[in-house]
Amino acid sequence: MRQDIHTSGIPVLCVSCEARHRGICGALEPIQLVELARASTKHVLEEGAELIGDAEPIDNYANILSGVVKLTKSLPDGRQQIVGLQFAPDFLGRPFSEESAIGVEAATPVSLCSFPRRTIQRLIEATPGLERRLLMQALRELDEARGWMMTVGRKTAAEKVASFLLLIARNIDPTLDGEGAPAGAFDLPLTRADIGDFLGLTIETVSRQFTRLDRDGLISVKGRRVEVLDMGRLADLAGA
Amino acid sequence: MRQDIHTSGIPVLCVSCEARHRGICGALEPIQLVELARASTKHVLEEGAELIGDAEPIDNYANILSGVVKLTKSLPDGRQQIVGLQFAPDFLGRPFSEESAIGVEAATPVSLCSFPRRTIQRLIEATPGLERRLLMQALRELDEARGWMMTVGRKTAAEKVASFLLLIARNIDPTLDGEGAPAGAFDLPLTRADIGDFLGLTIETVSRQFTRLDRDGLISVKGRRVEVLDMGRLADLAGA
DNA sequence: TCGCCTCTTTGATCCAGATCAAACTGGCGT
DNA sequence: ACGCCAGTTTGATCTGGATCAAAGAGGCGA
Repeated sequence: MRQDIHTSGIPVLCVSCEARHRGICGALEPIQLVELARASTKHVLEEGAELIGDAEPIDNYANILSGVVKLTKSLPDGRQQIVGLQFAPDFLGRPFSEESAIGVEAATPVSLCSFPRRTIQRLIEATPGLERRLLMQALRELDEARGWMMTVGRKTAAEKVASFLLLIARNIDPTLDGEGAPAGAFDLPLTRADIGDFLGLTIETVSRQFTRLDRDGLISVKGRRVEVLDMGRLADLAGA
Repeated sequence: MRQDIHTSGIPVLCVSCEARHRGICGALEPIQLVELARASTKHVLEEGAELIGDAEPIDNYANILSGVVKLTKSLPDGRQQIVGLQFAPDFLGRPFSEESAIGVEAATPVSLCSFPRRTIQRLIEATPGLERRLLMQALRELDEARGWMMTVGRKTAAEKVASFLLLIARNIDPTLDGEGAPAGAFDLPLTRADIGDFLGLTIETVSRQFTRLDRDGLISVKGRRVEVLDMGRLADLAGA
């Protein structure tokens, strides 16, 4: 319980945490960071672990430290749609309201920094900047959700898969975006089934599209391993 | 310019305005309401009018007083997806950030209460409750967007159209939701083309599904006019 | 090392919804 | 009243992706 010793007032737990920069903790003063850190615990979840069941009440919120979390919706007959993916340092959990019938599940091993709802609620009341951060994240997620609505509703299977690869590539290595298109390799954080559930496609169609992208030289695929060989053409295929 | 005379301190402009209850203005004190009302103007837009072009900067925000506004995304080749519908008394415009390449267009005649960005920005700084309202609306829109992702990605054409009818029916007459299922009639605020763009279907498929729902006795359709005859079966068809 | 189990790929066939093509309807301007 | 035009309906046909089926490909516990 001594994680609040100083590195110029910042808890050890937090010194190298991304949430302090791009995440919601960036809105907190060192003293508040200490308060939050004191109430926080680090968890590691294995792939497939369910964080929040459909419509369950939640008493813990968390920041993602690493890994990928999928947000899902299901129909009674088992059809499923992934309605969002969250990466570090996203904030998990929905302030001021019951969960909205969304399932939250670790897509890969995930490590979390979690804290009781009460603590965050209190900090929010005391820190306008924190609410601002939450609003910004909500707006960003809204943009993303709408972007995916377009992808799911109007793009072809090939365009969908290209768009998905772009999403992952950019989240794994944000520098990939530049003009030089240096190409990069990474492991897909999702199974073919998950990718299908994200894009509104079947496993088989996803697999076939990967094969085609590989054959056409845009990427190289081997199971989960993907190397982007031609970022430009891939982005092109994905559509604007 | 005398709209700020009192009805117990509330501007005339606002006395019967829904935004004062369910909208963002509910977070304002009478004195702030006066400030905002003084800077506000009422507009009426005809069907099809574009409020904000794709990625244009915006200097005005607004509350919807009546009518339906559609949010769209387009691909360079003309494919379009409606990524959201807004009804009174929703707040229009994106605080703290450039518009996100979304088109905003009046789907029906729309009346707006609009005010300069500057005024709202100032009120937000002064009123924590206002930012809270914005966050709540963003979270609600996020839920809706995710709900539609599921619909667009995983439901059949019949389920999609039923879901859409339910959305409209509930927004036109919120009491419809009850158990008694009293059935109600309304005019669709969208053309078949718009409905298709919302659901990820073609005009023809939308039309055929309407015909089928009519033939099966769930609704009665005549052009834009729809009467829901069996709310229960319709909700059932729409899926959970 | 083997056998099992999950994930993935590939092939053959099918079908929901797209596309192509007309005809129908209702409003609105002249 | 008429003609035009945007929106809608209906029919015939086509096809992208689903479904059905089966064979790889790792990984991992015994």
